[in-house]
Amino acid sequence: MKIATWNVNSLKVRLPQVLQWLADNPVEVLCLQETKLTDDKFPAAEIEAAGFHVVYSGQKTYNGVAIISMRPMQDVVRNNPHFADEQQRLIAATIDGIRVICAYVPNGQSLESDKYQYKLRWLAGLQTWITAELAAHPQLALLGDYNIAPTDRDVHDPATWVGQVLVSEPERAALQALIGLGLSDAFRIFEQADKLFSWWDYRQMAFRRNMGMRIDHVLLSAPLAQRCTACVIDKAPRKWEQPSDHTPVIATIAP
DNA sequence: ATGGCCTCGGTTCGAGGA
Repeated sequence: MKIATWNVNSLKVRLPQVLQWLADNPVEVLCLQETKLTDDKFPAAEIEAAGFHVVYSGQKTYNGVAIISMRPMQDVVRNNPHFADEQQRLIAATIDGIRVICAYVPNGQSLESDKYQYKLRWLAGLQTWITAELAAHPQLALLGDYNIAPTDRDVHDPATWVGQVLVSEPERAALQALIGLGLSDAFRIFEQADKLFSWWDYRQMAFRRNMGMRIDHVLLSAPLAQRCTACVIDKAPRKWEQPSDHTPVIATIAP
């Protein structure tokens, strides 16, 4: 099976691209972030008409997550039971025995910002929840926009990012703590070329110049990591008209 | 030196993103 994650930066704008991408890319599961839609405005009928199941948790203007699945979903949980949060950034479902958790980690804005402290608290809460989820579900995949570049190899020009969010030591430590629970960064299971990224700023012709970051990740528990045969970033949608600034990451899991 | 783009909500700009 293939499972994927994509920060679509407004599902209202990007729904046609999501449906096109699903038609081009037969994945069993697609996790979306930054849907930016309240649940009453979520285009569930359009997604279901394309033959998928979908669950979602949204709010006005910001954030919002969803899981699109070819197979039915069970035990859907919205938000982190261990972290009270007004913002809609987490949704989980069990699909064919695999616990799939879709996450939109806060950006943090800047190291001096209250939003950065919120990001670190949010990640600590996620750590608590994932610890419990792993105990209950040995087959677990945590996919999403982490807003963290794990190492300088995941940054186009590390020198320009020193002292900024996405690369700071506490954030990277929080990501490593998650990995320390027994998860693997699916992308790094395999040999990869240098300068492969999942996000490029809209400005400065960043995509054309490949000034990007790898901040969207698929983390797999050990039983899934052992069965993972590939993890790729699909740059194609970033070249489409009116693209999201992020592009999908896809992991392949053998039966 | 600064900001450069995109989306949203709601007005003709500011907030937030990364």
